[in-house]
Amino acid sequence: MMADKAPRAGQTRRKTAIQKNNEAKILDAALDEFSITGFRGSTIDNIASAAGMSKPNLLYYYTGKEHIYTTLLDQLIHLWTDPLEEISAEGDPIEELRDYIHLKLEISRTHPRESRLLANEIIQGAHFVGEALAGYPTDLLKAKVTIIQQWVDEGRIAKIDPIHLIFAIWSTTQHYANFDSQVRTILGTKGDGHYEDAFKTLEAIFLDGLRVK
Amino acid sequence: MMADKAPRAGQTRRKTAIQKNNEAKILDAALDEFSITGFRGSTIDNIASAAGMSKPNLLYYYTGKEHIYTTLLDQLIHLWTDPLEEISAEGDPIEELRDYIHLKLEISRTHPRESRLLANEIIQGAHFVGEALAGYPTDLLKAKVTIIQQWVDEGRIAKIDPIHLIFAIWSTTQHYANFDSQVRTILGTKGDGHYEDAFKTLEAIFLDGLRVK
Amino acid sequence: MMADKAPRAGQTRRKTAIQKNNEAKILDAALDEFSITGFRGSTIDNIASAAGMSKPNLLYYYTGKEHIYTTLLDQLIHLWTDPLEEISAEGDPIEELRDYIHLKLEISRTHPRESRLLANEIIQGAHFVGEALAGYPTDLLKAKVTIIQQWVDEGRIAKIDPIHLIFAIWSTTQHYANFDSQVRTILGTKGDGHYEDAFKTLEAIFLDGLRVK
Amino acid sequence: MMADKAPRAGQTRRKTAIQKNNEAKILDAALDEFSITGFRGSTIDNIASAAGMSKPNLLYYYTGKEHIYTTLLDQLIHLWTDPLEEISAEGDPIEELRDYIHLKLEISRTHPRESRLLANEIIQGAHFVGEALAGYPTDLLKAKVTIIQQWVDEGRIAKIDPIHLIFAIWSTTQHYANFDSQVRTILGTKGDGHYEDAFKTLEAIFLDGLRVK
DNA sequence: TATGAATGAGAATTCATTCAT
DNA sequence: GATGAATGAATTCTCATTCAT
Repeated sequence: MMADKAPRAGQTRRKTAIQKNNEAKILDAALDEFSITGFRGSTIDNIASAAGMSKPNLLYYYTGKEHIYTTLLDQLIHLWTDPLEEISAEGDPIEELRDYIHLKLEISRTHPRESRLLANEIIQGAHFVGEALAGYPTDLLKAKVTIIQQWVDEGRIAKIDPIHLIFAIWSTTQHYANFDSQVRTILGTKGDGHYEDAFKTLEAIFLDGLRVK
Repeated sequence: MMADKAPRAGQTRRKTAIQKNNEAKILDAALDEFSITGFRGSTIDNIASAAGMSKPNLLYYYTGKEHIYTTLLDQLIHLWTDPLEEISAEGDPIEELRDYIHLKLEISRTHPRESRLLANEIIQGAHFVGEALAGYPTDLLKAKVTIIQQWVDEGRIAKIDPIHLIFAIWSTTQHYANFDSQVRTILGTKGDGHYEDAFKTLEAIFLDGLRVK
Repeated sequence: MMADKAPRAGQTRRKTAIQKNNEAKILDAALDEFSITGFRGSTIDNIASAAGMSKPNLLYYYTGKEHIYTTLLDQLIHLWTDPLEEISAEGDPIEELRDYIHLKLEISRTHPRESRLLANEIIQGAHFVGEALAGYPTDLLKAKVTIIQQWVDEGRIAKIDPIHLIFAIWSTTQHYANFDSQVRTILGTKGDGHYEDAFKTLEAIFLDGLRVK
Repeated sequence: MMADKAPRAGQTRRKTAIQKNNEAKILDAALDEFSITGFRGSTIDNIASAAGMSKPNLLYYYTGKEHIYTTLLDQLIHLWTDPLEEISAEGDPIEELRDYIHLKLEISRTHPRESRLLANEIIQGAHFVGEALAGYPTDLLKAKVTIIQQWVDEGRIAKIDPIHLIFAIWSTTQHYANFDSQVRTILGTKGDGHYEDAFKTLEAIFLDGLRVK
């Protein structure tokens, strides 16, 4: 009668190959589902069958719907923070910001589902992601805002509010992932070739603006 | 001699005061609900009680959840098209675009719920809004793209791709409505005073860019 | 503050022309509905709109769904008893029975909805029609059974069980009304021309049987 | 690796004993219910509790009310076609038809619920049974009509219209199942002893008619 | 590990009926 | 007489989760 606790994802016990594989399949299927239909609109049934396993088996790995969801959100944060970390006070401000825009756009191109998942979560009030964003990400953001503000103060970039600049970069780059369906409808495109045009335009706008000198 | 069918909102029959009032209350409550939890995550129960009436009474005015939702979406489109219509080929390009940014940002400030509703809908694949966006809005967008392209060709604004410029304006301005909860958390603000800072920064970026000349 | 009781159909107060007309329209619409979908499957809504009036107005004339239904059933019984009454002990047995078959078949042809209504009611256990059939109709049936038994005893018709003969006549003649949809599908017919063939065959069978003498 | 979809009755996957048992219990309870109250008048609630299981568990086996109903109808058709198949061109016409009457009456005695279910369905317009009756049963009926017509043409049975003869056999034999409640009220009987009297009378009528030679 | 079986708590919608005018 | 408005009580079906094996 040994207590035979389930290996619940996230626990420290060493995982077998099957466990790792199944957890990955579940997260992948869940990302598909959650990123499109949101938390409330998604069903464990769909996720389980998309992951190719039974519902009880899925619940053997994750305690419930919320567990899967928050696991995804946790794994997501670094997609948000990684590009931000790249902004260096030592570099050339314009180069740094251009690179940041490019990195963010690349994330949108390569990880659209994650971006949509987060967008869904935040639009709906950020009930689950709240604490995950509270610690390090917030500190990181503050640090980078300070750097940008420094650049502004030193006259190395135009006089803008750093946080609103960051909002602008976030929104413009994530737009291509979040509103993918609309973008594709308007552009009539299928692949991701439009990301190059997008970057050229964003680069032009952010660096030099619309006004002709 | 008329049959006693429910007055089903949207029908041509003249509406009584009670009808108008109740339909308005329902739509308002539904906007609250849908804009936060999305279509699937919202319940008629919540909407009805928020509107201060019983569920069956709500269904006396609208045939079902979808009816309320699509009614809201239909009434929404003009918030999206109205500012676009203002862009005039005759005006000064820079003025026109600055005004457009300002108008869009004002819409976000005054109608955040509507913006979020649409964002939710589009992120989730635009299943209901599809046809509503198909006709006039698409034609309107094409017309404005043509105008902007003309400005580019005439060298009156920088060489950018008009459609990606419009995407950038949409995303940056709607960001303040769609991701309101995140914006407020980061800014630590309650009212809508931050919209002014937002506009200044967006104006600076879009018109002159970050690079110092 | 005079008690202004509704004129509830069936009450003795003299009826106005409007009352009579509306009650007739209601019963006609209800017969359409009940005879096809049965009591439980029918809705007051459908009946009201088929009768061209509002639901509350319909309920002004009849206290409820059951009231309409039982009113119809009550008015129906005579379609069942009238032909039976025609069977006369004085007549020629064969003539009497042929006439009865013919009369019953005519009722099916001219009143198919009523026949179906009753069939529905009896198949479903005759919960409402029970008492209506208890008194006079039962006595009448017994009387006619006695007459037929007399004919059998006198050797004027073949040795059959009168009640089963009557069942046979009922079932064969009502079949054309009750299972109208199936009959028409099989015969591929639209009008009521097939009733003549039906009568010829029934006459042949009931009077002389299949065996060739 | 298989998804955990419900075993939905009718699918090809091999069934467990529990499945078979539960599906049988459901169908039996549903037959009780549907045969008396018809499709619209029956509730899943009643069927589930009569089958001794919860509503969701019932819906684990059948996708919905209609699924149960059509499953019953499908399983029913053979009760209708089997006796018809027995009619053989090679046999003695009178014997064949007497046997057919007897078989049909036996079906009514042993399967009254099935007969009533079909009657209910056809009276109400045969919305679900339509296609089930379209193929083989129709062809079978035509074949038998041809055989009977041949007998008529050869002078081996009386000159009757075969299809109306079949209608007469159907209606008289099914009457005892369909209108069971009325039959029992009139006869004041409980068991099924009256089926013997019924057969004697039907045999007498169909074979030799009422007229005394 | 994995799945078949089961269920309580919802959620959308329908419907007979009542109320107020 | 007639109708607009309102609702409680079903009724069908969904879904996260649990149980047993």
